[in-house]
Amino acid sequence: MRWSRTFIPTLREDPADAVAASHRLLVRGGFIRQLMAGSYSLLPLGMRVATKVSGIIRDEMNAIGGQELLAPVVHPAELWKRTGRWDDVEGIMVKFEDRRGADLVLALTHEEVFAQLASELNSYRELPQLWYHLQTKFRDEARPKSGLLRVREFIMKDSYSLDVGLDGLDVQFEAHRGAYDRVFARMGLESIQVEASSGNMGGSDSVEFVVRSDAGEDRVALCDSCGYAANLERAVSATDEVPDDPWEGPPQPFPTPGVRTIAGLTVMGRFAAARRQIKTLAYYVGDEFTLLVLRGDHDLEIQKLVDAVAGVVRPATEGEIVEKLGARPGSLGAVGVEHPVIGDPVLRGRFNMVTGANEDDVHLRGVDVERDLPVGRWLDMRSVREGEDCNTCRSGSLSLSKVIEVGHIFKLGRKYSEALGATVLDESGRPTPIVMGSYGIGVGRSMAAVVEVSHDGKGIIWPVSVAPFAVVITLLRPDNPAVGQAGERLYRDLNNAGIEVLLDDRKERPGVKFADAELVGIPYRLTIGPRGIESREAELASRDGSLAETVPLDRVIARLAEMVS
RNA sequence: CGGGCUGUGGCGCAGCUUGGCAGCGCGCCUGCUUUGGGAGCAGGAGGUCGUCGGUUCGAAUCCGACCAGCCCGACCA
Repeated sequence: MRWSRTFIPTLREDPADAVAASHRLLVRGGFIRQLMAGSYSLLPLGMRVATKVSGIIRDEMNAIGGQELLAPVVHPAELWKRTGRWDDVEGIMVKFEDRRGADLVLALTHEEVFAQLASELNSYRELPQLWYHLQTKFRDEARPKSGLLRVREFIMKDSYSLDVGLDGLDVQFEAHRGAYDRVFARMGLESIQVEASSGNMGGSDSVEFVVRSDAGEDRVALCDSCGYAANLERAVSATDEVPDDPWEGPPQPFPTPGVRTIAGLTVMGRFAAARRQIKTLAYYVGDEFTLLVLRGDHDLEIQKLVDAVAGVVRPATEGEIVEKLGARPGSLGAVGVEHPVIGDPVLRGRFNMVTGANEDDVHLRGVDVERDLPVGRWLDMRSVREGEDCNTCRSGSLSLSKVIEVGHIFKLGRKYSEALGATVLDESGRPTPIVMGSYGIGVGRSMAAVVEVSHDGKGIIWPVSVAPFAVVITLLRPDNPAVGQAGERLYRDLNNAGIEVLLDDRKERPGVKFADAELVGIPYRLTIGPRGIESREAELASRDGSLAETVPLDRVIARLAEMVS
């Protein structure tokens, strides 16, 4: 394509509202434009990159037996009511009516539709199947941010595996694991697989594919020794032993005027160190007022709780706490309460601990966890901290990283097929619900992740695999006949050789062209100007700085062909 | 959803405190000169000042409501 005829609205200055590097550079480089919060148009360059990403995904999906189709983005509410998600995902689902008053929704994802399609299968002999599409999703996120990293409308590749049994699911799950590894590697991303929460998708195993970046919103724990990797929503660490001092007799109240925090209590003395305190949090789990007890220096990882209990989880308000316990937050404890208590297992066996007395300005010491707290359920629900020992290998320590989630694979099981009647007859002639898996890759988010990990002060540095063009020909004096003719000939020959090329034929000064080429991030730049044309040479430079050489014009095509392949 | 901030030409911003002709830089158009790292000179086009209402002789400016966007947090199939 010719730059002069292509819509590439680059900006000299950074857009005011962009913070993340990918957001800033994709807007400034003329790849995307915002329409409203969390929704972007892909301009020609952005579309070319998205097409490259989609192409890699299709390639690898087809390689594991995927069949591409396309399911609608507007669904009847009925479908979502049948699986229960009409109510479960209240809030981020856009609902509306058609002219007859029928309830419709915009698809957040497509488990329902694919399960519905799968109900046409009749026999185990037709399985396994692997279906996928690249389709728009709309999620009315409360807070879209960071350009393409967190949007409301986006294109996702989602695939759905259909099997007779769990063994088949395992095979397809592992096939996806490999395909995803290859997809991200081909895009130039170093992806890491981490154990993840399945959220309200339902199902058992789930693995996230993440890329390290400070622009990311998820946090993961990584072991420096054995390779253990997990999202903080699920991560576990080895517990450090805390020796308790002996204590005889029942818990003893003591005055703590004005103390409202764990840290505030520690000044009372060694016996009240944070590790010797019991942190008591008041939550509603479903309709039940519930106390959560953790070690004083630990934090609640709420997703672990959400994953382990039924119903909605929310913190109790101060008013509810005072009504139920008779004290305000800061003096709460679970000793002798009649409410349900969930305890973090690190507290098991601990004694002579300090906790609130459910009376303002009073705490208890000498608390023996298993003797004094009516813990009805032990549940790991604490958040892993930087530097804690790995629970898997016991020799490494965990570090925490911020990451961008670019892919997620789930073993769904039979939830959707049962709800929607997607059954086949098994070998013995009995109907059995199809076992499903679902697997997603965000196209735009992957693009943004590439930019996050591959840019410099001048702009984006695309890998050839997803670059909008492999080469840009920068004509320094397009009006100079020798330069113009040489440029046109190279442009034609590169196109004929199947190398994607952008010809910068604009009547701009050299500085503008160089700066734009670097901003847009095309991997190779071929510079043709009056200086080199006399000796029939062009300059070839790579955007990443690894190459800068002079090439005779008649060698250019061959040289680029070997670079780009 | 809670807290903070911002809406003025395509982009970045000033003007608002103290009401009185709507400005600056970049970009854009025309001409001349220039041309290997974001050119110079001259001329020019382009704005319901987010929306609605109020106060006032007069509102970008003061008051109110609403809308939109950004940031922090909560949330995130």
